[in-house]
Amino acid sequence: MATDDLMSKALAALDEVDGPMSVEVIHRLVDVSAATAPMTITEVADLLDMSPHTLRYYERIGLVEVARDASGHRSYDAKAVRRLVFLTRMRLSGMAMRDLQHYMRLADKGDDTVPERLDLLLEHRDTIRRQLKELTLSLAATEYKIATYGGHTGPSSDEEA
Amino acid sequence: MATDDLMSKALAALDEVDGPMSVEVIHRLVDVSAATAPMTITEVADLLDMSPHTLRYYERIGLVEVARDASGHRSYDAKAVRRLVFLTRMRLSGMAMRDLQHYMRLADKGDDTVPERLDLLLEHRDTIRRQLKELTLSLAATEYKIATYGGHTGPSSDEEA
DNA sequence: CTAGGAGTTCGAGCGCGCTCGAACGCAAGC
DNA sequence: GCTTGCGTTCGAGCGCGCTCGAACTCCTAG
Repeated sequence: MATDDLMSKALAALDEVDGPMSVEVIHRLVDVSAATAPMTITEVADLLDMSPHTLRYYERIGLVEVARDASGHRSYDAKAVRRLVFLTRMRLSGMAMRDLQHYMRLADKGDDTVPERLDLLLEHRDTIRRQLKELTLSLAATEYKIATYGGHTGPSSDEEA
Repeated sequence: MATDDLMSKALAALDEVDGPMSVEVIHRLVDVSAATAPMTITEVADLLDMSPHTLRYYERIGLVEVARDASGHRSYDAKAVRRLVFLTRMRLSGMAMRDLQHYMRLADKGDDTVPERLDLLLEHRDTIRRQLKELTLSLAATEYKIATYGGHTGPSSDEEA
C-alpha cells in the first residue's frame, strides 16, 4: 500500500462526505465580515455556535476585549466579532488556547509583531499538515481493519490484533 | 477557492511533510506482528512510545488483560501486545477511550459481536473522514491568513480579523 | 408594583486522558 | 545483610477547555 495510494483514498473520502456542519460553519464565519451593528452576547453565541459562558470565558482569559453598554451588558462591535471569528476558526483547526493567547497578545502590541505572528501561523500550518498526514494513515488503518471484518465474516483468526 | 482546489492543496501538503515520527510509529506498530516472547512493561512501553503508567492505566480501565509472572510483574504476551498495538492505533486516530472500552468489551464477548464492532469501525471511519475535511478547510484558512501577512508586509488593514 | 427574562460576576466543578507519588515487594550483586 | 533497581497497588492530581450555579442587577410588560 504505497503512500500515494493512501492519499487518493483520503481524497476520495473527502469527496464522499459532505460535511454536515463544518463546512457550513466555516462559510458562515467567512460571511460575518458584513456585520456592522454591535451585538449582544447571545447573538454572537448563536452566530458562532458557542455558549455565552464560553464567550465570557474567552474574554476573561484575555483573548478579546468587549465593551459594555449603559447597563453593563457586553456589546460586541464588529472588531470584537471579527476577532472571535478568527479565534473560532483557529480553535476549530486545533490551535491551543495558550497559543491563541500568545498570538492575541502580539496582535494587541501592534504591527511590529506581524513577523512573529506569521511565524506562529506557519508553525500552526505545519501542525495541521502533520495532523492531516496522521489522519490519512489512521484512515487507511481503519479501512484495513474494516476490510478484515468485511472480507471474510468467518471466525476472527486472532482475537483483535 | 473551489473545494477541489483545497483538496489539491491538502494533498500537496501531505506530500511535502515527511512525518518525522507519526509514519515511523505506525510502521513500527505494523511490524510488531513478529513479537513472540512475553515482554515486560517497560519493553512494551518503549515499543509503543508510552509510559508504564499509561499501560497500567489501560489495564485498570479494562482495555486489556495482562498476566503476571512468578513475582507479580506484568508479562505481556503476543496477544496482549497485539491488542495494545490496535488500541494505540485507534487512539492515535482519535477514537475516544469510552468507544475503545465498548469495542473491547465486544471483542471479549466473542465472534458474535463482529457485526457490531464493524459498525463501530465504520462510524469511526466516518469521523476520521469528517476530521480530514475539517482540517483541510482549516489548512486553507490558515494559508489564506499567511498569504495576507506574507502578501503585503505593510500595516495590517484591520487588526486581526 | 411586580414578575420575568436576559444579563452580570465569581468561583467551583467536570470530563478526558493521562501522570505522578507514596509506600511497598522481590531478586540480584557487592 | 544491604543497597539498587525494577516492578507493584492505590489514590490523588493535573492541564485543557470549557460548563455550571449562585447571587445579583437591570429593563420591560402587564
